Amino acid sequence: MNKEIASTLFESLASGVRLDVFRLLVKNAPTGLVAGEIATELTLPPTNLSFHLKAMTHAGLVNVTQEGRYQRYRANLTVMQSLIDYLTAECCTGHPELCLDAGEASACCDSD
Amino acid sequence: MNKEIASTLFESLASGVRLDVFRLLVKNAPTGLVAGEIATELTLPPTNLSFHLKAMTHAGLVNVTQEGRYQRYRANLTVMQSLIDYLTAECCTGHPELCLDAGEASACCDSD
DNA sequence: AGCATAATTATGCAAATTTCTAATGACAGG
DNA sequence: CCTGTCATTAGAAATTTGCATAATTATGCT
Repeated sequence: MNKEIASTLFESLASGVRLDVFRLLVKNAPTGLVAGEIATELTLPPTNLSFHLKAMTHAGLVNVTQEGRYQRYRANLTVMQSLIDYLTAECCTGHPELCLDAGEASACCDSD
Repeated sequence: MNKEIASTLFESLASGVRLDVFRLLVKNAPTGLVAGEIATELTLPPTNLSFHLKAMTHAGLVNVTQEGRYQRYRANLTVMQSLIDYLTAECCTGHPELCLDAGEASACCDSD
């Protein structure tokens, strides 16, 4: 995890639509959902959803696998965990005493 | 922390400039920096920096206090910690076994 | 009061993002 | 092989964001 990747992930999560998609996929982990199910659940035009799913896939926030003519999307929880670790490290850099209960932040040393 | 606030915070962190500002303020916590120092350090036009600082302040990512004619900005580490907790909770909602070592995620129950 | 400095606000414009409509590609089933 | 469904892609329109110039507010100092 570095600044550029983190920035890309933040961009992915900055949109209300994409945050909704991600949360929905987390809720449906580890099975995931096919694109049509996501569109139905969030009442989004398929073309619009595709646009956002593409961005999220590119960012690594979700994974996609083909199932016949369906595309199944799953939240990438590993990447999310890396982002959390990065944030924790950034938040504590040189100031572990300032963070509330982030005592387990083992990655507090390698910033940037 | 809820979805709207989280989304606003992600927007704040999605810009490379704003992420730089935040990281610089974390590095200089808890003293903080006055606007001019930030502008010098990141070689940003003051008017441009003001634009971003305003957004970050509005999002609650940084705090500002007046010192004479200077404005001192500080990273709001409490908010950042809340965001980390929110992410951890979202990431684990109903699926604690899926997250790597987020065992301390005490806020795993109150989503949205 | 008058002037210099720090910072923000206002305005206009370029660039990026998001959304919509239409069209295309991919697959399953009769 | 033809048709219907799922999903993406292409391109244009609308919206939002970011930045530069200029003007304004606020403060300190003499």
